[in-house]
Amino acid sequence: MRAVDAEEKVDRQARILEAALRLLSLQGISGVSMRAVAREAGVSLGLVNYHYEDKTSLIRAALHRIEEQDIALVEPDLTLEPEERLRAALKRVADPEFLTTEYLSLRLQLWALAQAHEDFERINTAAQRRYRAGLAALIHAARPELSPDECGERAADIDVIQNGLWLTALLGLDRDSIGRSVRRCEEIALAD
Amino acid sequence: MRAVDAEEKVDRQARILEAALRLLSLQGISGVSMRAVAREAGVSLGLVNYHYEDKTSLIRAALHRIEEQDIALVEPDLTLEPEERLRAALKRVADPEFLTTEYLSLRLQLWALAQAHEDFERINTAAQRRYRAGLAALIHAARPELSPDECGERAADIDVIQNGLWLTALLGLDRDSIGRSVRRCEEIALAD
DNA sequence: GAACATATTGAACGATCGTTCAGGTGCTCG
DNA sequence: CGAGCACCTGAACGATCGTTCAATATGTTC
Repeated sequence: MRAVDAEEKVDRQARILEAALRLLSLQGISGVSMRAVAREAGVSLGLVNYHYEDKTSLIRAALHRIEEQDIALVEPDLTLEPEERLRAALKRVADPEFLTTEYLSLRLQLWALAQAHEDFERINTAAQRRYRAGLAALIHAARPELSPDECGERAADIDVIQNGLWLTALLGLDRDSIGRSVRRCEEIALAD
Repeated sequence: MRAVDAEEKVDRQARILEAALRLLSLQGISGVSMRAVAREAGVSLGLVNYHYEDKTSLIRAALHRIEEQDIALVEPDLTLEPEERLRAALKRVADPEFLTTEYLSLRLQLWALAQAHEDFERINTAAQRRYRAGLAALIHAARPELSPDECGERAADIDVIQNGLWLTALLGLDRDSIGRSVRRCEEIALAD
């Protein structure tokens, strides 16, 4: 029992962050109050303010966590050949593991927050830039003959479709059109 | 002066709704309090609750207003031939008149609200369904030889790209990739 | 002009919000 | 042992929230 107890108790800061993410995903920003986060994490109200200076820095930490998940999507899988590596990354966005309501809803809330709060917008813009750069790098590795500009263009076009794909998946799942969109991304990326 | 005064005074209900939309677009749902709406509309707090039973019904009215703008995008322009009518509708989404930050941000807030509130989700789903049906009808008129199912598929694929296009435009304007995306939508819609 | 419905105001209510703070627990180190 | 430190608690504060309501203004009807 000691092990379980310890496991449940350690790293309350992480549990607070996860509680904030859970609430943000399920109820939107209106559902994220310091008290609600404390309740969801099973800690006292004071502890939330102890680990996070104020509410803004708690939200900021949550947004950085979402950013990490985003960037992981274009992390190169070095066990594969460049072309397969790119295909794998493009398929990953439609992977059920990533296409969960919780993750998509989090992204949406992040975007909505970025509109209202300049500080959050910077975080979002930086994340998007890193994502596109990762995608362009994958394309360049698979099609070395393409100019960096051309790779950037293709990455931007794919980004548009993927954003739409995520949004569509969230608003009303349509498996078939998601599959077709993934295939369209592959065509754009790998065209000769 | 009487005319101006009258113009400014009449239909305070409409001015309240517009104030709510403006705040929702600029500051997100956290910025929409009954008091803030009253201040923005230049009326008293009590009047907001007089015209809208409670906050939820005010937000609901705002969402219905956004829905109207959406549907207008696929309203057939009967002065044009079917194919041009479809092209015009597809170009309309990238029209600067619609691609304003205010309108796009409103859509985003609508989507975010739909995630958190079942009531708002229904409004959003209905709007999306109407939009896709309108798009499919435009495609069918331009390509009568296509089956209704095929038209629906194409409309769904275009919807994915347009959602991504709107989102991308909002997060960081990239005129070139928007232009390419519009062209891609035309190709999908009009392929033989 | 009296009666009436409609429109409009701002004060007031209890609830909840973010933040602060004095205090309490458990641990380490000299 | 006790001083020091990091972690944690819940009460309390003032601000703001959504909602209600009595009072007033405005316009229409008989």
